[in-house]
Amino acid sequence: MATKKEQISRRTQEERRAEAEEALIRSALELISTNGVARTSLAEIGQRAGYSRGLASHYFGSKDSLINQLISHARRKYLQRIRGQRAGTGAEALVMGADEYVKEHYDPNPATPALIVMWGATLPQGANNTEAIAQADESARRIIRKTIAQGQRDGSISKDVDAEGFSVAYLGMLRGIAAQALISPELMKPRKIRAELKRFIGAALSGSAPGC
Amino acid sequence: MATKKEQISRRTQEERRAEAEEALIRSALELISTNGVARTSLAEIGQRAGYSRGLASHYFGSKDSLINQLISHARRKYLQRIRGQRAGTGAEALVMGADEYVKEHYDPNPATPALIVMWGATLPQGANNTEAIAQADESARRIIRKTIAQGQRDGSISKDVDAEGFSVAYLGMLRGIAAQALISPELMKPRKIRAELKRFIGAALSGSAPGC
Amino acid sequence: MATKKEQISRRTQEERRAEAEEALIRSALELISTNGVARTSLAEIGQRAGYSRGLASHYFGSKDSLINQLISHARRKYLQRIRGQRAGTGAEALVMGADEYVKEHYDPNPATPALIVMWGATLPQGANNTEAIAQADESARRIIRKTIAQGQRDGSISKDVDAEGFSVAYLGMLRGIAAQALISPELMKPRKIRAELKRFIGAALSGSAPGC
Amino acid sequence: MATKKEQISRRTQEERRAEAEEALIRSALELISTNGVARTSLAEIGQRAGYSRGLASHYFGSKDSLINQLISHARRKYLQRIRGQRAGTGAEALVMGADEYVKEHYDPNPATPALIVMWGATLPQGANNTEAIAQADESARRIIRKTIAQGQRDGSISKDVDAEGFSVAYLGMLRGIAAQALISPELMKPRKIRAELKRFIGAALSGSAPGC
DNA sequence: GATGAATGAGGATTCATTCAT
DNA sequence: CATGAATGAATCCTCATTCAT
Repeated sequence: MATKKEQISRRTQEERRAEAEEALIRSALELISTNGVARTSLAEIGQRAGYSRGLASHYFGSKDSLINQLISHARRKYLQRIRGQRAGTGAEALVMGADEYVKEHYDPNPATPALIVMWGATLPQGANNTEAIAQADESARRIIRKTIAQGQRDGSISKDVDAEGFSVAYLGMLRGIAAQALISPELMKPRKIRAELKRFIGAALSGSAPGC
Repeated sequence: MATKKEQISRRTQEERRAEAEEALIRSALELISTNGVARTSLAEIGQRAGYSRGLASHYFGSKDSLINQLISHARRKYLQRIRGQRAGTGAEALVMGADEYVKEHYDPNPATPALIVMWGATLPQGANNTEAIAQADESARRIIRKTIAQGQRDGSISKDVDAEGFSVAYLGMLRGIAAQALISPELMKPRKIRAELKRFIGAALSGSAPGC
Repeated sequence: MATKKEQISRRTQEERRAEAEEALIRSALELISTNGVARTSLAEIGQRAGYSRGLASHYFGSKDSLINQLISHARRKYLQRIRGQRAGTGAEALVMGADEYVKEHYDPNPATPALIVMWGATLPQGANNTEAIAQADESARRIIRKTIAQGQRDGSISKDVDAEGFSVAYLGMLRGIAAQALISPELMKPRKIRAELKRFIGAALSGSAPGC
Repeated sequence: MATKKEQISRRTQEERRAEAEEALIRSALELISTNGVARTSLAEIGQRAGYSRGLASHYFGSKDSLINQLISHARRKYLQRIRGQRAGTGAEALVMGADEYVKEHYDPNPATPALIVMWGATLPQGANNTEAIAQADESARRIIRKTIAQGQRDGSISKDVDAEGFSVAYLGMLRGIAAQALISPELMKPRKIRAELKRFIGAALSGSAPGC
């Protein structure tokens, strides 16, 4: 049985560690979103976080491992957010979800652009973190497919919609819009994009158009 | 004025140069699509092309400059292809264009994935080749906007469509689908995706859905 | 003056310390014999022993100091063994000693190979632990010289043998055989080697050959 | 067909390269023999050779590869020397060979001690260059075995000698003596050692002692 | 006493770039 | 024109060591 002192001390050590880890992750996300994965050095991450050059290596073992953790971290945060939102019909969920997604990219939160940047860095076949990103993508598509099934049950989504194909197109669209927002922020007018995006998705969900 | 002999000789030199340059570009695209921009070295490009380690440097001056030329090169090829296709109504052009785009990503041609990879590497704000990619994107969006205008004139596209927002969503979707195809090729079923994509875009172009 | 209770407690502390130290030494010897001195980290030693990363540092002060202690430890163990064996004539002692030495290198005991490994790491002039190894070597040679003197007194060893030269050759042979057993264990056939080694040393001790 | 100019130029380039490579190898051997493998950095090798920090990496690809080349280099040089000496009976060859070997370790040539140092660094099971050293050792033992067979044919070596066991003992002895010379140069008196070594080997080769 | 958090030096490796041939 | 020799900056990674708890 640990004495109180030991408990406190251990607690504090753990806290210190958690604090440092959080600072490192935050710093990594910021640097990655501005400089990219390849140009972000572990040393820089440590120093921007207010620690030493070696700490990020020491904690995460390797740069690859750090990136993987950042991806998981971002996915976890994303799922948390999603869960809070679930409301209304399937169609509403998808339309509003897209809207929220785009809206976020005008936030000061560095996690969102950083995820897109890591996603972009993972495109080459031989990339190191393909696995983690592939899982994150598939997990997102799975949620989309489920929401479509739900919408088709509640009547808000047309039976013409193919869940599998749609999930790829929908996810692709969100990522692709976010990417353009990173590349040419000055050209991306949030209002117009968000309005058109909602119309776009709404139309696609309500059935094979030419028929009506 | 050069003598005929000199002209011939010069011509042959120019041809050789063009040949070598093409080989280098091809080799660069292949390497980039498998290894990514950061992990592709100029020396490797030269050697894979069957030339010396120094040639890529010699011709392109710097790595940044090479990447920029690759982007321009890809854009030029893309425009050539587009121009050949333009036929039918505006709506048809957009639907078929998307279909073609996706189809290409199942080709053995390395230029297509390489462009996506370079695009992915350019997402961070401080990336080197943002300018070239931004121009390529904007140029693509301009074509999309024009096609929408045409379609709205010829009646194949609803007036509800906002050309500016649509161009971002549409281009984003194509890029995002291509990216997913790079990340998880085994999950991307071309038939389903292409069919749903056509439906998706068709629906979006034919008007604000809920109304009908 | 400590109370009885304190004494017991202190005793237990001391025992614990000794236990931990032994575990650390054992773990260090194992790691060194497989990974070498340079690639064995203090943290790994602690963790393999079932303790913390910092304990080896804490107990031994520095890596150099640990290595020195390991060398002394091995030497002490070796001397203990030697003392138990001393029996028969000087010649017998040397022949049997060599045989025992070689035999040990087929044991599962990690201390024997670890000593050879540390010895190998100490060969460069500027090595850290030259002093400790040099003392161990010289101490071994001293014993050999004494045994020769004894053998020359008891008549089992020829007067032609030069104790100083012989001690170097004999010790070198043992170390060199052990080293080969580490490098190519599959090629070292213990029976042949031990038989020939006994013959070899026996012949050398019994006098300047060509004369007889 | 190359022009004369090209030939000259290419020649000179090759010469430059060979010169640099030789300087690097020389510098590496010197540094390794004084500081050991682990403490010799590629940067230091390059700079001591009068070149840049990066050159050794650039040429040899990796430290492991450099060490392997140094071992091969040393083995090649050794074989050259051996071939020049072969003369006399088998027994003479072995006695004189040992003498030469020991004598060399009092030379200013850094290759000899460096090989012993690399050999020592290779003793741990998981060492990187075990393969190269194992081959060098086995190649040396093969020569020894052949010489014994020759000596047994020409009558200079007793039939009692077991070639396999002897080759291990003999090579071990040479390496072990050389190692002691590195560890305690001040204690190694060349004359005594060489004289005793010759007697030692001579006795061992002339037959199982006690019989005579 | 024991743990493990944090540091920072040291070194291997990669590679764009420059330059002599 | 083309080659490849040589440079040196950049960065990952390992680890002994120090120190707070």
